[in-house]
Amino acid sequence: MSRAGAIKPESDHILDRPMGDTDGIDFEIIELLFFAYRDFISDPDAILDTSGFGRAHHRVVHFVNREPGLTVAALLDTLKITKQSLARVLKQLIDSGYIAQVAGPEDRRQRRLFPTERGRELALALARPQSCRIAHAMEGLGEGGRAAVKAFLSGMINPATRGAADDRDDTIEGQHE
Amino acid sequence: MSRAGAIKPESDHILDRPMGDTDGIDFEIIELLFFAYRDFISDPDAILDTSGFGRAHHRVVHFVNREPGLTVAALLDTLKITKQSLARVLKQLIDSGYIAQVAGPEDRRQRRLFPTERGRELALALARPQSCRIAHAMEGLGEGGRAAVKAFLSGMINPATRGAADDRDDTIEGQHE
DNA sequence: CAATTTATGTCAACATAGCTGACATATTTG
DNA sequence: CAAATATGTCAGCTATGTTGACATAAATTG
Repeated sequence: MSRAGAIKPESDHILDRPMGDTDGIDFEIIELLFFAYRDFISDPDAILDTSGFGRAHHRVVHFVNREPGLTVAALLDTLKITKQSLARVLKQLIDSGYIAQVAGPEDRRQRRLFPTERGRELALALARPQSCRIAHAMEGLGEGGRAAVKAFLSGMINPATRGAADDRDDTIEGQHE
Repeated sequence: MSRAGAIKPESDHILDRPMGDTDGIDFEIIELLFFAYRDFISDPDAILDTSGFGRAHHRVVHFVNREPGLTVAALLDTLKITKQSLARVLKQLIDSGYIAQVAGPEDRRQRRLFPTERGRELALALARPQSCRIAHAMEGLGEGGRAAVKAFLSGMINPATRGAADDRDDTIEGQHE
């Protein structure tokens, strides 16, 4: 392949050999991650297109369902976006009856977020195809293999963030940037 | 505004129990993937912020370096975006001297894309921190574990797409749609 | 050869989802 | 009461995706 010649680069330094395992870089896994995540996301995307929502809504609905009663601040910290970005999608989800706000029991400035039944259903509907895809990808693997996958994914996460997926308490707060 | 009800949900069906392994859905891995990918992307993002480029540029530079001489059509197919989206970032990369175009040797309508030395350097600089992160995440794992991770990621990818990461020849062309 | 298809480029308009900055309001705290 | 905090909101900007329409050059086909 690659008869780069024929017409020829004349004035510029053109490289025609693929970037391989030159510097001991694992391009294979880099690409696998890219494609895996893209397809992983595509399942819920297809559903969301129907409902008029987007990925941003998906994340919000997901985490609110995973941790009902979380505060706006905690959600912002998990998603690592600004309150203005969150406001847009959150408002739509509340107006459409997927998420409800309740003033905090101790601190009434807080708006604790809860899923409605509708919101729960949406979160489940979005998670289902992803779960299927994961189950399929795990099919061949034994116990050790599955543990390896989890260990790998955990190891990919920044230490500060990792708490959110590992612990399921509300030990989320240190992060700033 | 909106004293939604100091402590209690009163009028609406509010769920306050976390969405758990209800329907046999593996929420843990779903979230691990979310966080892992976000942090995985954040390394190159930080570098790109400096250069004035974005993720879109990253992908283009990556694949052009991985497969020098690919056509615009092949790149579009790999990235699964429209030519108009690609045009924007590709133009910038060409104008800045990261990528060069060469008319196809057989079919002169084609613009085959090659990295310049500068483009190669950028691609490597972006891949390096990602590779380090992967190496770190793999640390504890043995040969079997690493194989499991690759198998898992491969299994997550849609069949049609999978060729791009598995094969490394230029068998990319059949994909249509 | 003329007509069509193909590979690519480009203009214009639009949507989503991030961002910053500034300011408002309610509530808790010192 | 004054200050800090949790949240909401207005306005505008950026990056990156989309569609639709049209232009051009080269290959293919009748």
